[in-house]
Amino acid sequence: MKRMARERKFSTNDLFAAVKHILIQHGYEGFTFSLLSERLEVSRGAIYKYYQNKENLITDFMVREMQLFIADLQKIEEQTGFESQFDFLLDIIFKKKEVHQLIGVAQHILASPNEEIYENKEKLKKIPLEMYQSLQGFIRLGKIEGKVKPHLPDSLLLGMILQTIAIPNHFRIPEAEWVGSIKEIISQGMFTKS
Amino acid sequence: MKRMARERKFSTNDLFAAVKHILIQHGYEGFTFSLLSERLEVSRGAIYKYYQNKENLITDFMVREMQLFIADLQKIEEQTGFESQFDFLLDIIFKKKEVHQLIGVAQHILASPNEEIYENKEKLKKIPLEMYQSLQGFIRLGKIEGKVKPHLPDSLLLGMILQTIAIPNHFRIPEAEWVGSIKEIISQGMFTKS
DNA sequence: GTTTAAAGTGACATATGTGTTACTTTGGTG
DNA sequence: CACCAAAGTAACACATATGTCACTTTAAAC
Repeated sequence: MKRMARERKFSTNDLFAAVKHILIQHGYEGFTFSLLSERLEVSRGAIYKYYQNKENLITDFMVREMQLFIADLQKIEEQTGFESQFDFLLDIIFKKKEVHQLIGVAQHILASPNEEIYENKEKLKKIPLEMYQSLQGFIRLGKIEGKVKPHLPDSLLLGMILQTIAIPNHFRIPEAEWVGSIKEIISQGMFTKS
Repeated sequence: MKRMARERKFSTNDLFAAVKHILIQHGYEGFTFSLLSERLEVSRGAIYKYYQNKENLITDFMVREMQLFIADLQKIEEQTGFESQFDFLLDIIFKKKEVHQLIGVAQHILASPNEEIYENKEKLKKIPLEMYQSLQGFIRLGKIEGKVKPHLPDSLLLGMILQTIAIPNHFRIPEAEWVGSIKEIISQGMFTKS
């Protein structure tokens, strides 16, 4: 029989939650194992038992996090009709605001010339395409139902919707009014009907 | 009479151009005096003759760069009529793509608790407001001419337009079609007329 | 209670960045 | 051509991050 070891002081979930917190607070370049071990309340060395370097840890985290987000996005298919899918998408984007920052981290990793994490970089590269594919049904439905202008590129329609999360709300307009106005501009534009 | 000194190896413009390049390539946390001196082909020490630390250098650069951008934006007033101002604004945003990244750097600085650069931080804080003000005439004109929906918040209208620069063009759609489609969505929306 | 192996620690060598300072270079002035 | 002040250099002390390793702790298995 195998002998069990002592209890772990942090679970994999604890680890990834801490990684997420530090990436959002300090960004990719500000991420250190010191900050991470401090947050997990363990010694720095303990983390090396699981990950040999920060590149592998961060890219593993990013791949996992993005896949979780894509899984959330795919629930859009449970919504019937284009308009309720549209509302669902906007709501989920604003519920998961932090994802936008993490996408910035991912772009940073892809821009770095690190060869050690070639495999994870390849996985990260595929994420935008996967996001695009998981929402392609939504756009196609809109075009089939005759609700979305057919000549606009799918990737721009999706990019435009996803990017709205990053618009800074300097004047603290209430979330409901803010999201409502965004939905109106995206769907009907900011110009009056001519 | 004052005695002149030896020739400088780099001008202030050279310095700021190098700062810009490194900030865009490496971000705020990745910015180092080593990288900077390497790019300027001088020793690290030489830079300390002009700036005692990187925070002051970067915030000085940011303030200057943002003011230059705002000066460009204000040329919008030379355009007559809301629609030509709208076209002018979109064109200038896409011509100055790098400004978007620099705004990210500015937000990073404002989030840091550094007290040494209090004065520059105050100046940076005012930038979004100044940008808002320099374009308020444009939005007001659109509403007066009856071309822009009056119930939409000015800050959202501007934020939405400025944010379009960050939409990733993964499928390399030609710039002209891309910008044209963005203008259409912003003005008329992505839905067909009902 | 002894054994065992995974979990965790703390110190070390190494690397990189910072800010300072004594020194050298340069080129116009007198 | 000697002076001298600004420009630039290179080395130093210091700080922080990295990755490794011998060592200690822990708790289940026996």
